[in-house]
Amino acid sequence: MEIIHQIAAVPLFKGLPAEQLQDLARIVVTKVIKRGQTIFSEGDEAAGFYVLVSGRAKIFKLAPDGKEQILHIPAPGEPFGEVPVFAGERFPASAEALEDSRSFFFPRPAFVNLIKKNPALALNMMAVLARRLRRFTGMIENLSLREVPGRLAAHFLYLSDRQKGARELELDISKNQLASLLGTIPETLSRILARMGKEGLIETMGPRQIRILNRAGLEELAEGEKRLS
Amino acid sequence: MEIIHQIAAVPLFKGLPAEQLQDLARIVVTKVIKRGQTIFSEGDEAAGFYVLVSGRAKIFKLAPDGKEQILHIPAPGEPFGEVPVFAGERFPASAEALEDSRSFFFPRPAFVNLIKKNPALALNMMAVLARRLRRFTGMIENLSLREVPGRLAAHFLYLSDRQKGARELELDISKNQLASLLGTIPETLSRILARMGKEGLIETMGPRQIRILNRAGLEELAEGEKRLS
DNA sequence: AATAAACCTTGACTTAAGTCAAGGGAAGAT
DNA sequence: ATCTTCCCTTGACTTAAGTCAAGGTTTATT
Repeated sequence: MEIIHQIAAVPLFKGLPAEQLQDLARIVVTKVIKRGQTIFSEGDEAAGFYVLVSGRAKIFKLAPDGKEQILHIPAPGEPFGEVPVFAGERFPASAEALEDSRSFFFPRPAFVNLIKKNPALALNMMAVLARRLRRFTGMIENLSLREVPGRLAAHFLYLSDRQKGARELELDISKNQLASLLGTIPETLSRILARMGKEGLIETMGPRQIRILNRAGLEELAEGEKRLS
Repeated sequence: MEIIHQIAAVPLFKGLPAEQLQDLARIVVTKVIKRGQTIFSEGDEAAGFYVLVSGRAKIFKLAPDGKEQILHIPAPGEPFGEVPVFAGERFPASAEALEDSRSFFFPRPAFVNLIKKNPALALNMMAVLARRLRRFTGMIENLSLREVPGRLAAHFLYLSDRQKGARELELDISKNQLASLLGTIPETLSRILARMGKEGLIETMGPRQIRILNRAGLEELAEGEKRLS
């Protein structure tokens, strides 16, 4: 069976004995989602949770006036929509595919049973939840304590660190989506990118490519020690 | 033993057999914290996590310029500082007592062992983490998609719901702390309270008491359907 | 290839909320 | 009981970032 290898490759399921991977393979449902398609909406009853297999998706909140805040962009292999499995029954946010995607869906009751039988799985899941809390904490800090240039600088440094300190960054999402992830709007993002360019902090290479010219400057911006003039 | 009853009363430990409550009682350390005293600081290595027994505390982030964002004010019986038990080893934020307080401290290794042996405890902990994620999601939504009047209105409604729909609200924290919880500053909060008063939405009864005069109005404000003029 | 749709940028303007400053009042400390 | 500190409010001013509008560009779709 092909699926079992894909399941075994999910970090959340690392360390599970073959037998329990089989159990997972038995309960899993594969879902194919087209770009732009809604996966679930805030307030929907959740019958289970997802693991992104391939493609890209966004988890987001929508304001009545249409403004959007992206909470999370899961990488392939990452779970999403898991909160209502453990508390509250309903999704606290919405999810939509950014590209044609494939995901696993694990129905709640079967999954909870597995967790009860398997402390390693439970600890893995707690690690997932705890990491997400850490990221959300950082997001609250960004929104409340940093201005947009600082948030953007911090984001560039984060991307750079993820690509082992590379100066050439590949933006993995459109600038519209990036604005929504940083809690701002495309116009503001555009202006700040231009200012960062003028100050020699970065250079725009292509539509989704940025080169860092002055890492120390970005760090000062992110720490609030400096501001764009 | 008195302590074991206090441990049994913690929601996180609900459903645990007496024997495992004993185990918890064996590993717990009681800490007394004076008002204003730091419990832990962001970045500190975490040897375990806390449960607030009595008093009040705040979990918060501090900007270099001194601005503070409160993330969470645990009620007695609630755990805090649990993230690094499951991911990252270090506290993502700081904690300080708002009043003279007492808390339990559970050392990490012993607690993790207990979790491994006890699925009910694991599921309780996952519920704690999932609920916190839900609240943080709401906080991100507030900061990014709502203006301060909307956040304040939502907060009043939240307090009212917690006190089973009461119109007389008891603010459990100072207005300075409330401003920090809502991601604003005392001056702004003060002005908005005054405006809400002028518009007949609320009435200020005492230094920490508010009466809701127009619940529907607050709901419209919170939903962004209306704004203060 | 042509058309449509989405993406991105720049300019002019508005506005919510922050800063700075000052004063009054309540609460904790000596 | 007095003093000091913190809390809260109000006014005048500044500013970061949002809105509205328009034009150009890239990317999908027919």
